[in-house]
Amino acid sequence: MARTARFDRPVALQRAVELFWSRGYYASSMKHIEEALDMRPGSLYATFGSKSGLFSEALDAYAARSGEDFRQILDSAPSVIEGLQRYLHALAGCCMGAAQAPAQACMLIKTLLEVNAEDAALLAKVDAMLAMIEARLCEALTQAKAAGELRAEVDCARLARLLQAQIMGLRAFATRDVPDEQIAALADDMASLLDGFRVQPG
Amino acid sequence: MARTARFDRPVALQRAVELFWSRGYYASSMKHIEEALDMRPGSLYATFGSKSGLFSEALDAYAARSGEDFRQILDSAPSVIEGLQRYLHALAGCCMGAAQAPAQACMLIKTLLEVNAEDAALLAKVDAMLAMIEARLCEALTQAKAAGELRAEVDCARLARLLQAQIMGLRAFATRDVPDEQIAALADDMASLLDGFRVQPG
DNA sequence: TCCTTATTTGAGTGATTGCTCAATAACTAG
DNA sequence: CTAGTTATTGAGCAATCACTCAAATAAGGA
Repeated sequence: MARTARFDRPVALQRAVELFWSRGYYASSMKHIEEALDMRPGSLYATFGSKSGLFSEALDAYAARSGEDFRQILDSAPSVIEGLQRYLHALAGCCMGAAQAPAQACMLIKTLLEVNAEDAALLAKVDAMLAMIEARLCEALTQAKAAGELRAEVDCARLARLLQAQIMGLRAFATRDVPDEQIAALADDMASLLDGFRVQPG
Repeated sequence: MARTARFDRPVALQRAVELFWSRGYYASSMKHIEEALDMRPGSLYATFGSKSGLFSEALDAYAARSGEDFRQILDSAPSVIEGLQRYLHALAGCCMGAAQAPAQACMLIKTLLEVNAEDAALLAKVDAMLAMIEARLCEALTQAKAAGELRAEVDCARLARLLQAQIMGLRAFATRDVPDEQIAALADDMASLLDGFRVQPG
């Protein structure tokens, strides 16, 4: 009936994620975006509406990907707590050496710290996503507790927030110019912190 | 002999800190800066050279202030470890409710996550400052160990990095739209983590 | 009071910002 | 092959970006 689109939406969004994740929101100009997605302004605006619209969709794509990774690591671990510990190590692995990821820090955190109140919609979106992650962590911990991995007096919601702060801290720290071993050791230490809440001490 | 400057340099820098800390580097335009410092472009460029030059000096001012706060809390505490714990609580206090500070997250971390490689000089400066803070934490912990507060097998340099990551995580988490009690509880949990390295268990 | 010298001013620089839209190109149904 | 429909293009929009500089201004010494 009509001309077919030249670009593939998921691919374009993946490229947008890479660009925004590495350069941040404000420092990514439409010229950068045109080049990264290989699309001209007309197509870009017809497809995504605006720069912030594209960024919003990129956030969705990022969150979907990250959520899958998280679930996969957790599902393939022998226990929930060990799964969470492996996740910390996996994050450290991504932050190290031959940086395959566009940036060390989580794209959500970068956005949370960068974007200011003028772009309230983006901030609200990031906030909701982080709340979702916190909820998922809490759910995993509750499951661990039900399985007898965690001590009875542990406050799962509170521990979930401590855990999320660990993740934020790990990835922010990894942004520094620091040897790989130190990042690995840091992830190790954070994973060990979880042991303190386990039923079996040591 | 000649006309005297109308503005006070430290005051101007303090205002620059507030602006950059709240809006970040890229989203602070020269127009914002003119208004915040009540200076016109000519004076600004004659005094600070460039936007990045001003930002660099603002970083210095911020670091000096933060360093003083840290030292003061540590010096007035009955022990080093308790001083560090009080510092965590103090940070949480700054991040809560009637936000007196321009932002929750540390200005150094915001800069580290925001600025990209094109402004390498700024990144290098932030990195050096964070390394300095890490060294100061390590020094404090070493002192604590010498005073018999920490167990003999504790690796102070490593614990310093864990502690710095805690601070980063706490302040990044506090940037979320979250109840004050949760931030206070998070700081509490992080302070308690330090107890695990003490000589006296519990 | 006048001159010297440093500071402040603000209009204006070219480049870049996010974004628009008429013209063009590519696809399919008939 | 043609007509109809949708996607792509890229020149160009007003606004803003970081920044410059000649002219106006203000202070102290003579």
